[in-house]
Amino acid sequence: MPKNGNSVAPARVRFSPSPTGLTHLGSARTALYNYLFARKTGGVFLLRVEDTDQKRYDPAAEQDLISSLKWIGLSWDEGPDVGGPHKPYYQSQRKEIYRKHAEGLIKKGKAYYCFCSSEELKVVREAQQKRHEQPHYSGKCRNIPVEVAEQRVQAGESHVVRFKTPKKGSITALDLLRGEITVENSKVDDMVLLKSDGHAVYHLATMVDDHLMQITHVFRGEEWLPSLPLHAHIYEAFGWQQPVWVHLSVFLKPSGKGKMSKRDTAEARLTGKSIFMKDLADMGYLPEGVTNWIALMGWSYDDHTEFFTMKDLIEKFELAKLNPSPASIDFKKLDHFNGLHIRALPQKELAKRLVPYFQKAGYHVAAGQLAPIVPIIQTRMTTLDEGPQLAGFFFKEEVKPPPEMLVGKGMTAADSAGALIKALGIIEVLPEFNAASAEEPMRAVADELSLKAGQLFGILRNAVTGQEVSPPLFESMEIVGRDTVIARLQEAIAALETMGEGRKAA
RNA sequence: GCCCCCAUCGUCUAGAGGCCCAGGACGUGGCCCUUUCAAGGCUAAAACCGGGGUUCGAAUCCCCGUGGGGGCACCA
Repeated sequence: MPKNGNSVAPARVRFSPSPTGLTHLGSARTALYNYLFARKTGGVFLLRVEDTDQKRYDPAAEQDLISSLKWIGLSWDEGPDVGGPHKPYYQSQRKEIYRKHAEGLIKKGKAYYCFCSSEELKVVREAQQKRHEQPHYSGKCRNIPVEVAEQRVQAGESHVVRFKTPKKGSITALDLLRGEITVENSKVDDMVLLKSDGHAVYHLATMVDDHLMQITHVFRGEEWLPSLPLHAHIYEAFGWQQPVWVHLSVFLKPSGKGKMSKRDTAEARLTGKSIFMKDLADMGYLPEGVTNWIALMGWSYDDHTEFFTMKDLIEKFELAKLNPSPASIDFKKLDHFNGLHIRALPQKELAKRLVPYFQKAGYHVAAGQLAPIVPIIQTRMTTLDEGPQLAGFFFKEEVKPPPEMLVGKGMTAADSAGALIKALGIIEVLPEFNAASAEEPMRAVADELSLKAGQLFGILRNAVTGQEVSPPLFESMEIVGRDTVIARLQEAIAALETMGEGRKAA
């Protein structure tokens, strides 16, 4: 058994999800680690679709899976869409392979036909639960002579194939993060390998595929840890060498108590957070930010850097720094990483990525129009959908702030209108109009009127942008352009004047 | 009920017997910068689950307890 988890030998790893729902954080992280390890070692990363449960398989989920993995920047060398030497990569199309392997096990006396019905099994299970026993197969069909069993199968009797777990002794399996895990064989159940519909169950299909596809390292969720002993037995029964097992801890909900439930997930979505990749993309998170974030939930790199691009991750990733303890999801940290990656984006690229979010908000702009505003909003966003909130006013015909908003702090409407008139007069005659040329004269206006710069600038900001919070005033005015600034100031003055005299701002 | 796993600031984590009266990051408070909001800089508070061992010495090793998580299907 290979013991060195950090072997530099090229690894063959796989991500093999069962497409039954939207791709979430946990799956994405498992896929990511697989990918990183493959790229790090110069090995192969393959994608395999575990669709042996016909009832739960959902083609839409498979679409979501592919797009989610691609979104975070993963690519695979073998898989359903790209083919490869071990195709097919859909388990449903590998039915025959599993059947043959199951029969091989029967011939070796390591598996057997079982004719117990689901109803029968259910009754037994319930009785066991009542007696506070761990539910397990009774063993009723375990010792039916093979010839007899085969006759019944030939006769068309409904059956499954079960693994024949040794009843005595114990088995020790090795998990890379936890070391040896030893379990009494009496605790390992005779699990079904082949269902009555002829499809293999995970325990058979995955072991067979991983072996056939020469998988060297298996990264999977911790929920598989309890069946690791079974899997070790199956490998032994076949006489195969086991891969290096790496069980990744689960993600807990933000409180740290328990894993995300359906209700938690729904609640998170309401507040602009989600564990689904698709939602995160819609909400304006960058794939780079999400990737950086999930990479660090269960893995660390100890030189105190936390900002990683995919390239960095491939370079730095190592098995030895994987952490077996469960981590709770912290969306605040996602915001932090997302902000970091937004700021790290080249301006042209950021403009391009902002386009869909502006369009979704109703501003039909192209990247070229966004280019000049990117520099003044780049440090002000944590998600891309904040772009339009912050800079939508650049593309509005009219901003129409409510008149109360135009009254300066501690000033009357008349004072405010007066200040605006004065400012307007200067703006109209400035030889050049840009951020640098407008600021000093405006400060002078404030001085002259014995106002604080902030008082005047506040009124100007509200008049020009229609927002209390905006990118820097003078840069914004420059981009908006002198004509529009003048028009908006005139509208503001008119609005203030109709407000009447002497009314103070609230 | 049975089996398995995990356990350092609120959260993510560093720490593989002395380098630790425990370091970093997020978040939180304060200060600086500042026309708003951010970003940035500085700074503060904040943790080794409990009890027994082992050892000259334990956050680090062992045992027990407690807490948390996972599993116990003809689902994966």
